[in-house]
Amino acid sequence: MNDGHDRIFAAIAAIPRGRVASYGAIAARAGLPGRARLVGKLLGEVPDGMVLPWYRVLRSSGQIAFMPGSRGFREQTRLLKAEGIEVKKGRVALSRFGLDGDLDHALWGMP
DNA sequence: GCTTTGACGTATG
DNA sequence: TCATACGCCAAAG
Repeated sequence: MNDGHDRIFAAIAAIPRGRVASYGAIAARAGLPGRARLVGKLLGEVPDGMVLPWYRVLRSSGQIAFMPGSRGFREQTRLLKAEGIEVKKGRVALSRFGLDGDLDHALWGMP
């Protein structure tokens, strides 16, 4: 087992319903600042049976990480909309659904 | 142990 | 807003 991985998974699982977070934010929350790419890598290797709100993870720009039109892209878009998150051209307005505001600590449970 | 790979991020024009 | 360039670094082979 790997602590870093577990913390990343935990950080993703901690994203509140109806909100989103960037890869970088997840990494930072997991105590691995600057390891955004590691987060993406792990999400591509999630063990079978493990359930995670992976679709709540976006790029820092709010853009969905998958190639537009791809399976993952459509799937993620669908799941986000199902939670009431607005998706325009494969992007989400982080200013409205992101965790970068003052609500961070409250929602993430951080001081 | 060296090289390639990435569901990334920031800077720049 | 879009595109391109470069930095980053753990994991996989």
